[in-house]
Amino acid sequence: MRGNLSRQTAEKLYRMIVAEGWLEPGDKLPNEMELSKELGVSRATLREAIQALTMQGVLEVHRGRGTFVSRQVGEVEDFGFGTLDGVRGKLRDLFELRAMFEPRVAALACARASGEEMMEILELGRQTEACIREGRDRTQADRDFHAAIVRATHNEFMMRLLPIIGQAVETAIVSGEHAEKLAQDTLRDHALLMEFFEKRDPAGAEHAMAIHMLHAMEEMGLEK
Amino acid sequence: MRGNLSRQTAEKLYRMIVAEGWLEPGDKLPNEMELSKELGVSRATLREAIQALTMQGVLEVHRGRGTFVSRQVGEVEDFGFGTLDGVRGKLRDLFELRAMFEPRVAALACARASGEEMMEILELGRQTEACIREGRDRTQADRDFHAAIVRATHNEFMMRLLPIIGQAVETAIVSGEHAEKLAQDTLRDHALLMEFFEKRDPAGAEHAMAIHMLHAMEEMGLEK
DNA sequence: TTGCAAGAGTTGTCTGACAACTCTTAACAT
DNA sequence: ATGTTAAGAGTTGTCAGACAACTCTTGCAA
Repeated sequence: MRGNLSRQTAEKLYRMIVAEGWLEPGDKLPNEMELSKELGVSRATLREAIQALTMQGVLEVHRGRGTFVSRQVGEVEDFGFGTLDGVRGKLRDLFELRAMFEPRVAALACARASGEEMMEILELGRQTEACIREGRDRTQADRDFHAAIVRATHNEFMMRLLPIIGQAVETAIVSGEHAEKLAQDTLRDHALLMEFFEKRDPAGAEHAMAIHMLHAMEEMGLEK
Repeated sequence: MRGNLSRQTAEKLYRMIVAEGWLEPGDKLPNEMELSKELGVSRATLREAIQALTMQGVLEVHRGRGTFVSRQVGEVEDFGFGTLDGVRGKLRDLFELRAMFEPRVAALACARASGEEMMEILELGRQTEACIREGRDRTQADRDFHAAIVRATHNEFMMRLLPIIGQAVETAIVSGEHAEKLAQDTLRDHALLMEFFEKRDPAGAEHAMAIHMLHAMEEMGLEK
């Protein structure tokens, strides 16, 4: 099994709640003593798992009263249709946001980048491609690539916002195994993107980035 | 003080790291024994705080090695909570963000809003118009209007962006002499927007909102 | 030089205890 | 009869100490 015991416990609890209909939204969980015995972990470990689920909005803890399944859980299920996750619902939201910003950001960057910045963008793009070809981990290179593009917009808020979205997407992706399929599309998309950047064609860059986003969403089974 | 001790500890740690320059991104924290003594809490409480910050992307924990400040801390800053200050000078950046955001949001909302949500949007739009006509302060009404639209996208992360966007709106409206002409444009733009919302025409709503954004930026002397 | 083992440093988990909070219920005063 | 208070049960919050598991370095031996 992967990860901490508290991590595993959180996932187990999550499955019990949302996948199987063990508890309905609004229901109260057994108290921590009983639940920890039932799950075969210590109370401390269970508490860490509960905290994680609380931060994900799955559970609500009220001191002196108990721990409850959040009413929001049901709503998340409606969207993503699915058994596997609230993660999928969140993933769709994230990509939707990303698909909104990245193409326009690419266009702006293409129009505003200084000579130096453009060179950096192209260089980082090449590095990312190299990583994919050689089968190395492209996470860092890809992040740097997108960060360089965002930086070239000279827009402070974009620079703050997009890394956050990117990071969230990343953690979501790591929890699945879509990375393999994505790599091939990414290679093609990047080539397209680089072409328009080299030509300094904002409209082209915008469309190329939009295609990149659509490919990513398609591969992950997310619908527009 | 508010909240759990672990909550407080998390916030205290957060402030020490991002606000004051106690540690740089990538630095290693003292081990849990020392740190818990230094902060005056038990190790269990400290661990809950650390876990919370880990899930926010502020810290990274590596078993057997230690706990480190994430390299992305600087970027994560103002997202979840935390007030956005020094906004005034960055009006262009904010509106640029908004100009990307709002039109697509309008389109999504138009396509996804439930009957109830659509009624709320239209009602709030009418209220805003009324405010303008009667010369009353329309800040709150306008904010509610846009908030209702964002809510109708059913996208959690868009809603999280709302407070940031809201500040831009507020600053823009408060900033004085533009208010007069802006009000007239807003009246026309809203009418256009409402027309397409009533028809449930996403493309129309998107363009109408885009026009609204362009007018606002133009009136405020912001260049694209 | 290379490989391996021991050790120090660190986070992960367990156990048991008590404090603090919430809600119910029963006793009490009016 | 009614409103108020106090006690008690149920629950989460915090603490302390111990040991397990993992990571990296250092020194020794082949």
